[in-house]
Formats: sequence, C-alpha cells, structure tokens
Amino acid sequence: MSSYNHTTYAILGILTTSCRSGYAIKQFIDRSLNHFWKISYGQIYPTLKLITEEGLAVIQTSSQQGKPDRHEYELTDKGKTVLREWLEQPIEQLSVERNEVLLKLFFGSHQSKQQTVYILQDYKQKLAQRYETYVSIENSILEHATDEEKDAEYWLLTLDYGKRTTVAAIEWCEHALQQFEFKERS
Amino acid sequence: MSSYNHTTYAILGILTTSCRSGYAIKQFIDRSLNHFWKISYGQIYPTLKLITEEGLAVIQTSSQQGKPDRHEYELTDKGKTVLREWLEQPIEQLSVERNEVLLKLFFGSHQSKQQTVYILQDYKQKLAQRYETYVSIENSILEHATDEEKDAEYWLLTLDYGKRTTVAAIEWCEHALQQFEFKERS
DNA sequence: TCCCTCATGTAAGGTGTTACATGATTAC
DNA sequence: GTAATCATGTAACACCTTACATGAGGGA
Repeated sequence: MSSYNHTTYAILGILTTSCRSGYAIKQFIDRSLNHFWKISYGQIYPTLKLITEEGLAVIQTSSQQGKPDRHEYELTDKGKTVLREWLEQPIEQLSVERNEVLLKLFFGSHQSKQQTVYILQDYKQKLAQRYETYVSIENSILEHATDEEKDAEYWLLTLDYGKRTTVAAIEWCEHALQQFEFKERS
Repeated sequence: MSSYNHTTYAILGILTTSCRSGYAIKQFIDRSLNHFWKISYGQIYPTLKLITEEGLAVIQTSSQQGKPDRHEYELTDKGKTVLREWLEQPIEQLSVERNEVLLKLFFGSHQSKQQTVYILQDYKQKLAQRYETYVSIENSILEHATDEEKDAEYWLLTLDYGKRTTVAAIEWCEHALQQFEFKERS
C-alpha cells in the first residue's frame, strides 16, 4: 500500500469538505483543527501539487470577478480510496508529546521553588485560556450545526478530548502548586 | 540574551546529573524523559559539539579498560548560567500537540461507525499500555530514591502529569465509544 | 494613502529521524 | 560464531516554519 505523510492525509480529508483551495484549507485548519493539527502554507501548496501529480485530486481553476483566480481541487476516486484506507488503519504508535514545561520542571531542583511556582502559574493560566478557546469553538459549532451536519458530531468529539485533557493538566498544575506552597510554609 | 533550541537546553539539563557522555545521555532520556521528550543520536552528538564550541561545557576524554574511550562533558559557569536563565523563563506559548487519532476521528463521517469504534478501541488500549509504563517508571523512581535525592520529587511530578492526562484521554475514549455503541443499538 | 483580505507560491533554514560505519569486549 | 552492549559519529533525507514575492480590490 502506497503511503503518504500525515500532512497529505490531513489535506485529503479537508478536501472532502467544502474547502477546495489552498487558501480555504489554511483557514479551515486555523479555525477548526488548530487544537490538534496545524499546517503552514509552506506545506499546503507543495502538498496540493503532489496530490494532483499522484492523481488523488484534479484541479479546476475558477475565475471570480474582483478576486484572484482560485485553484479548486476535487478528490478523484483514487484519492477517496487512499483516504479511506488511511482512516481505517489504527495508528502505529502513540507519539511522544514534547512538553517544555515538564522539561523545565524536570530540572526544577536547579532553581528556587519560587521560580518553579511562577512557571507553573503561568502554565496554568495558558491552559485556562486554551480551555476557553475550546469552549468558544464548541459553541460556534453548536450554533452552526442546526442542519443535519453529520460532521459536527465528530468535530465535537475532538473538542471534548481537548477539554478533558486540558482540565486534567490544569488540575495537575493545582496539585503541583499546592505541593510547593505547602513546602514553602513549612 | 543568546538562545539555543530546546534540544540544547535538554542536554544542558541532563549534564547536571551524573550522565556526562553522549551515550549516557541517550540512555537517560530513553529511561527517564521518554514520556515527554526524546532525542536521537543524530541530535545528541552535534549538539554536544555545539555546546563545547559555545563554551557551555568542557570535554574530558577518559580511557577505560575494556571499553571504548568516553567523552565526558562538564558544564562551565557559562553553561550553568544559560541553563538557569532558560529554566526561569515561562514558556512562550503552548504547543499544538498533533494527534493522529483525532485527525482520523475528525473525518470519521467518511467511514463506518464500526471502523471508528475499532480505531478508538485500539487507541484506548495503547493509552492503557502507556499508563502502565508510567506506573512502572514511578515505582522504579520510588525504589531508587531512598537517599536524599531532591530530583526525585520533580521527576515524580512529571510522571503525575503523564498519568493524569492519560487517564483523561482513556476516559474520553470510553465516553466516545459509549456514544457509538448507543447509536448502533438504536 | 495605507492597510486588510483574498490568493498562490517559493527559498532558506531549522529541526529531527533513520540508517549506516566503526570497533572492542563480553556472554551464550 | 554470533549477538548484545558500550561508544562515537555522520550523511541523507523528511518535515516544518518563516519570511518573502506578487498582485488585485475594498474600506478607513
């Protein structure tokens, strides 16, 4: 079975939605996938080129008045098959999520408790912000999904994942902070 | 303030422990940091070279009988300062953790519920495995930390983070699976 | 006038993985 | 004899980010 990189599959997936151009794909990712996937233009356009070269999509240039030409991509049957085959396969292995805060904390004995507390408070605040972002994306999906959008159900599930793991991380921060505050008092 | 990449800081941090050679660093990472950071030899040796060139560490070659020569690195005052300055700074922004399962799930409406359930069950099983790994690392730290190792406290905190977020992910899997099983029955 | 949005694209550089080369010793 | 461990290193490639180039139209 031929295989492409994750970026390619992500783009194939997005091409099943109403987003059909490089620009639209970028917007879609920034709005909807941003909490677990991101792609830059530097990847999108070369990947779209690869996708057409491989016969996974065909391109139609559409002229619009008042706006630049738009390259619209449409999945071929081959493209749909490649996507489906990838979707069906379970992941090979869990990836290691690099976490800079944990890295700093790991060497925490080389700095003051005060400093560590500061790092953790900052982290907690950033996590809380992220949580709020998830909630607002969730709300905007719930508002727009009045019609029988079957995608919405899946999108909400990915957001739920983000919310749950973020809450767990925030709770961990609180637990860690308590530990240090207790130490400092005693 | 001069700045290096994360890999460099990670290695500077490890050089504060008793691990002083490229080989030892790799082992240490694979055993202790693997749940939130990993580095390959292809990064370690060039980075060690950079670290010495920048005067952050000095190298002493030690001969051992029966074993190859060992390049032992020791942090200079400059190296210690650079590390401390980095430790003190809060992270700039949360990184986006790419999650292949969420990516597949996002496009889940293009496959059968059965297939989605299969993907989720596999994911849940891999997460459970990861959790077990964390517990066993935790146990080995608790066993070896009978002496007054002040690092152990911090290492255990990073593991606690891993455990908590993994549990949250597992619970999410269960919730998502329930949702699909309910749908299938009705 | 100047900036924003729409729109496509590339070049350079940073970062990371994989596979290989080398070679001694030790354990089975 | 063969595999594993100890030990250092590099080259090729894969992947990704950032910054830039280009250019039209619309709004303040």
